[in-house]
Amino acid sequence: MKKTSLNDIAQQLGVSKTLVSLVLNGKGKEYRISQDVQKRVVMLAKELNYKPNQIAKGLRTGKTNTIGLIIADIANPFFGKLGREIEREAAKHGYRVMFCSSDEKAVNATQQIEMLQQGQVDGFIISPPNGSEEQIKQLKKSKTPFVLIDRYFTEIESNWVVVDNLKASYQGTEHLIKNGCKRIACITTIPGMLTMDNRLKGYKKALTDASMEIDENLIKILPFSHEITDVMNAIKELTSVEESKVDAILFTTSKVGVRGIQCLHSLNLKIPEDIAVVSFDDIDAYKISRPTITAIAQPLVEIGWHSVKVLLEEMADKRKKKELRQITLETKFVIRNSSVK
Amino acid sequence: MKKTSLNDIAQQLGVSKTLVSLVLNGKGKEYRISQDVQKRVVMLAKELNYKPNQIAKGLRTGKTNTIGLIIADIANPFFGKLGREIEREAAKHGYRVMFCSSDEKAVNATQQIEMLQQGQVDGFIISPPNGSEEQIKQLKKSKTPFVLIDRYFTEIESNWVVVDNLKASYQGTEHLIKNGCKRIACITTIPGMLTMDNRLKGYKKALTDASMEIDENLIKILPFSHEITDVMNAIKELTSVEESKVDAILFTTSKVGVRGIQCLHSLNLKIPEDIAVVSFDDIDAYKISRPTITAIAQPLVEIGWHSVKVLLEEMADKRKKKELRQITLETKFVIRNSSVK
DNA sequence: ATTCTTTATTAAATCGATTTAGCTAAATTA
DNA sequence: TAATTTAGCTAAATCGATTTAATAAAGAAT
Repeated sequence: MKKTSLNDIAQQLGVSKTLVSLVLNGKGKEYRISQDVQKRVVMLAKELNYKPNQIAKGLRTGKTNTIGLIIADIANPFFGKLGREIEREAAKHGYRVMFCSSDEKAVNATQQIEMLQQGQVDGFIISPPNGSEEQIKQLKKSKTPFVLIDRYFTEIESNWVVVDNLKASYQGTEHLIKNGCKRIACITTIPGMLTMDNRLKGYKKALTDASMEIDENLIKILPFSHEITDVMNAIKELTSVEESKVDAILFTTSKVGVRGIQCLHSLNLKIPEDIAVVSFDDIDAYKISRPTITAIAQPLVEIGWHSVKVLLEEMADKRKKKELRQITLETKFVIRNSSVK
Repeated sequence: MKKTSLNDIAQQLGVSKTLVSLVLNGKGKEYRISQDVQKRVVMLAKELNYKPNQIAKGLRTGKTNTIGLIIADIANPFFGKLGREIEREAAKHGYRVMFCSSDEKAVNATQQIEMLQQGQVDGFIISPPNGSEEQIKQLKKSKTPFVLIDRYFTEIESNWVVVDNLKASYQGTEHLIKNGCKRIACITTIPGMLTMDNRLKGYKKALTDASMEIDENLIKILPFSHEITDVMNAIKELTSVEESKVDAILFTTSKVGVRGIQCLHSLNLKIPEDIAVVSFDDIDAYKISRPTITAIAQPLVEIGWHSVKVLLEEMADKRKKKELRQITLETKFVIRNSSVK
């Protein structure tokens, strides 16, 4: 069973494919195709189960109705849930999503963007890894519509949708301070990335505002692709000296958070009695964990919604110049048992 | 900056685009294009940063180097991790992945498959929802390469990659029995789906083999799109009558598992003292939960690897008839604290 | 009777690649 | 010298749609 093409319908009816195309695209009236012929075209199309070839259509019109989504890792629940929201929102407007996991490596993201840029997608939603600045600049130069999410580059003017990481982190740290924690550590990752830098800044600012000293020994910055042993070492360092033991940890991602909590458990450190815990990203695990984990929840639905909306606007009319769309959303602080002594 | 096309290169060098195409596709020698001309073509292509338009290529060759992935929900950690493995494996062979979440609704899956089938993908990896039999049959008839994962339809001969659900479930139940549980409940979902049916069968078989009675009151089957209140109601029913209280629950998905454990916590039922727990799918949450949760881990890497491999074979040479590839993988039973009284 | 409109339709160009079939000039062989 | 081979390259068809410009036939206006 070969697929039905426009030509098949045209030949069987003895009309031109122009006519068939016009009718099936709802331009019958506009082009004054007779009712009779229109009816016959529509009926035969249905009978032969005709579906226009999207590739051919894409080549001619330059539109693919597909969005390229470049994220760190679709298996990471943050990006998984976000991906789902983007997919849902895109589908509402007739768009499909092609996703690529960059593993936070610029070389991967660059290759993926270049690949998809060759006619495969109409625009991008990108969570750009460190070092991908050049590729983003190139996207801009080539006038490909795109939105950055989760982070952006200060030196590049572009659309973006992010959350107020500094404030979120500040809230979490402030909460720990108010609950009597004196030596609060911060375990973070991906050094140099704006998002993480801001989370660290928020942590520091909260300490400073509470007239507490910032002890660089309490800040552990792990590489993106860290193993659980790296987290374990960090925690051991933070808890080795009895008189200077930390009494709280702020984890800046759920990935370090989950691993950190596993380590705390295996070191027999009680949460929150020995060490209070606050973590970014409100994942399922934090809800069923005992104790439940206090979390900084990101508004995934809103991030998805806004990023698709901005991208659609950007793609809508390529000619006219648009103002930049830079959206900062608020996180939600969910207090649970891990942080209340 | 417009994109460079084959024609641009051809015109600038004063040669035909045939020549340019041949050279850039490595057929220079075969067609005896002179070394000098070849060199000039390659150099100009690099200089103009030429990248072939994939849409045009796809139209001509009928190949898109894209795989369509239809799953229930990319935000579900099982499918998220699986998706990642599929993406990774596909990328190794030069394929990209387009994903669609069906929400276990046949109408969605059908629409998504039909959409992508119009030239957008070369083949499918599908986790088919109940009721999508007709669409799968249609795929077969149209000779579109595909593999089913996680489940399949017994009445349709097709390639598939699944796990031995009956055995996995049997193991989990047997383990609970050996640990002294007398009244073991099973909370499951998606009635009528092969995967879930087999998990239920394994549970029943383990009970029967241990000469224990199968009490239908201990089996709760929730719809796919259940809320936490549904799980709560099920658990309340299972624990309401004091003298017939259950002492263990087998959850057949991590989605019900996570919610079930939340309910147990909020009902102040101790795990495992009051109720022992075993759940399918070894998610992060089960590792950091206190107590840690005994889980039936699915071999995600292997499922991903096999499904891509089978699909690639299927796509390789459409003409020759291939034997069916039906692969059943083993799960891994991870014993933790939630099931050991 | 001639020109202008309107109706109903189509031929052909186009998107950007791949691929088949063929062509010219030089070199080699008979 | 004529016939054949080889080297080096190209014209044109093709994939399946969309879209521009054109056209034939019929009716209306002058």
